[in-house]
Amino acid sequence: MQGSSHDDVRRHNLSVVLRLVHRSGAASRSQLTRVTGLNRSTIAALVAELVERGLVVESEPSSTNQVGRPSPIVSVSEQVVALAVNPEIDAVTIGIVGLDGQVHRRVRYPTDQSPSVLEAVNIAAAVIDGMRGELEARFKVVGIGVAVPGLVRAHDGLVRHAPHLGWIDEPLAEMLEAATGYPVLAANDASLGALAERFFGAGKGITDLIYLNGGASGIGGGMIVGGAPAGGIAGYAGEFGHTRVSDSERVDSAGIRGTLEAEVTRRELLEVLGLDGADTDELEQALLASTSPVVRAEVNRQIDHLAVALAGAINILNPQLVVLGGFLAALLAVDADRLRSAVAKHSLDAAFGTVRLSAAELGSNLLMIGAAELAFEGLLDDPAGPPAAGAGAVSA
Amino acid sequence: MQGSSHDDVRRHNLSVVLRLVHRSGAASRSQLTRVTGLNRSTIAALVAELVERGLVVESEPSSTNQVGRPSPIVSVSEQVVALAVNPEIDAVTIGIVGLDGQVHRRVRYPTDQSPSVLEAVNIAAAVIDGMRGELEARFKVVGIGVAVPGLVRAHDGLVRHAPHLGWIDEPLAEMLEAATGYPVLAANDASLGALAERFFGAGKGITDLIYLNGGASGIGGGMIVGGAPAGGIAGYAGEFGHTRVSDSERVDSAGIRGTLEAEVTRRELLEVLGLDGADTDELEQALLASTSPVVRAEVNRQIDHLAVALAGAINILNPQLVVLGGFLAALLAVDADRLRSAVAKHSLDAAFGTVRLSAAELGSNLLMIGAAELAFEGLLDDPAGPPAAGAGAVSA
DNA sequence: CGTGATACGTTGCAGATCGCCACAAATCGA
DNA sequence: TCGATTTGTGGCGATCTGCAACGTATCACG
Repeated sequence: MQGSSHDDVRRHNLSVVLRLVHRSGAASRSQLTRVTGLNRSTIAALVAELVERGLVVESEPSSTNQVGRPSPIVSVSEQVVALAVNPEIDAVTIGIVGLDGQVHRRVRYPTDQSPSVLEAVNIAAAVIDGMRGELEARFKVVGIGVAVPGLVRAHDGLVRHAPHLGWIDEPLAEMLEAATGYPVLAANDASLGALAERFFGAGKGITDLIYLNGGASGIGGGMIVGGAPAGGIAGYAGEFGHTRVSDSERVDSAGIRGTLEAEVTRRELLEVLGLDGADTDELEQALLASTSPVVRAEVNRQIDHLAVALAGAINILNPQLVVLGGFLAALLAVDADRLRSAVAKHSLDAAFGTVRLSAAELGSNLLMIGAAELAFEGLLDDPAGPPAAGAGAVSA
Repeated sequence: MQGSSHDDVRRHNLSVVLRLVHRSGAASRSQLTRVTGLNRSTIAALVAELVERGLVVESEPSSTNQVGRPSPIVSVSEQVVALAVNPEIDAVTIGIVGLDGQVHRRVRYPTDQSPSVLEAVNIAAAVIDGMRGELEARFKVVGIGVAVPGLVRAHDGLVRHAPHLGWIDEPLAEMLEAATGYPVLAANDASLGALAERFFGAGKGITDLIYLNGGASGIGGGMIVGGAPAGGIAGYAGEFGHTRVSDSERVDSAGIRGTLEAEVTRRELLEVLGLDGADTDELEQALLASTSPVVRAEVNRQIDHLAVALAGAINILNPQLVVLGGFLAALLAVDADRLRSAVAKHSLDAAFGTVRLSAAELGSNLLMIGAAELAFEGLLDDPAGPPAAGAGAVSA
């Protein structure tokens, strides 16, 4: 319940303009006036301040075949970047992501075994140190966003529980902040995936969506509710994988019986295909190519269970879009009709009638973009706030 | 993506102040300055404008044993009211609800059979016409809020499907608006229940909560996500009753198998108790008094199924609070421990650890308050907007 | 009962931001 | 080349909030 004053207006308007060019890409000043409803002169002043701060760039109007004086194009500065970090079972991935959503660089550092928190932090810090020259010369770094495959407490980046990494109550954000000097934010990987798909992938402009990702280690998810990422009271929201879908005795990674994650697994798909290891694309190709009735039966079984979980979430959340990533997208690709009709069977007509199912679009850059988005959030909220300093700026 | 200007600042600040006295009750001007962070002089001006518009009243400072000049108490005007309408299977209830959340009057108009839309509208309009003298003399009416037991399309108040009333695609809001001359908004009853409990009941000040209500005709629900009521893309969100909780063949009112609403019913509780009809309080008393093992077994069965649905919702939404209303509150009262431990078994530790289960507090006024809240929303968003006119003001 | 301390209301003024308006500039089409 | 159209630019006015100084009501203490 905060009152607002003039500086808040300015802050808000700067934020709106920067968000627009961040999310919708380059736009002319006249487009900005139309979308924001602000006055031409106001937009001019706002853009000038953003240019001043090095956040956006104005460039020559492109030749649109329109009458009237051409309007300069406003686009995001290529210098402003965030660092993205994603620890996994077998690697730590670090990326440099521009404010325009472009992934400038991505380094995957493989590990022999699942890294401890300290190892993950050290790897990330070392890779970032290696990039430091480039970062300081070419970029302004806003901060670091970390996508963690587990439950992360929102406000301080404490990893409550990352089962597949074996992390429990680890102060990841704090450690990485101390090791690099950059401000660090962390969140659940699937929640960030939802964010990324929402702004840069299948869910552009959509205010209510559910994202479910199927990975080697289980099923996670995230949601956008009413235009805002829904994290719940502590940032643990989106755990669709532990939704009950059957009365069976199968147990998931959290020890809960009959859940989506217990019934719908990547491992079992690989087994019936006789594959040992395969990335998501290969898995999808193999599933599409297979004519084996055994494979088909397993796919059907998993689709039917997935449908129950999706229908439940659709009934509760009434989303506009359900985005499926990882091997769940493969299931959709193999038999979208079966999935759709199974979802229809378990959901209310009205809610089902307003929803679309679709596959994720961002592929391997998904988590880099999502994690960077997390780091950009502060800047987007208050472009005139603490300057997006050069490397090594923020104190511990 | 709207820009804001100075009138927006004023609007916002008026809105903040009015919301504060609406939700937290009377407050001194000095309290308002502290909570809003605004300047003393600004609060003085804002309150003066709200007084001018007849929305709030300033009264003599109460004798708080504090040094310093006493600060006038700002409270909501008793004249500002909304009308609440709630059509049910066997009655239409109409109420006058003050901006302070107080229910000034409630009229329950019983019907022989489930009313058609036209009947419900006529009854409501007739009752309101009956009150007209009083309304015009004593009150300023903001509008009408309708709590509908079914799916309601948010933006125009079209009742998509109210199964128990047998309504399909009925333009309820439009009809009632034409019949009464007041602006009408409609929404799902359980969603409004969530809203009411959040502001005036068990969920005061909580930003993430789930509300489930068990009624004679089924189970509905609503949620507050990140501080805002979550309606989904079309206002159909919150249908927890159709969550799958078992593989059984039982079918719910929407024809879906094995759902919460199919397994957990008020009717079956009454049956094992040997009761014919009973209101919620009587049902709870009878359950608490009963020592029959048959009753106990049925209660346990329902609790266990309820727990599955709650756990699923908790995993997905990570709420701070789950509020149970109607006969679900009775189940909680009979064996809270069993429900809690069953929920724990099906949910993630981290999400379960942050959630509380509690019974609804508002009882029979719940839907009146919720529906009124819906009608107040426009005024709270923009206190300086179109005047909360006396009766008969707003054109059709 | 009077005095000082404290907290708050009140008033006038300054600062900041946005909208409006008039004019200039750039483009298209004839 | 000229008019129509669209947009940038710069000055002006309106509005709202914050600030500071002063007035006022209460409490505590002697």
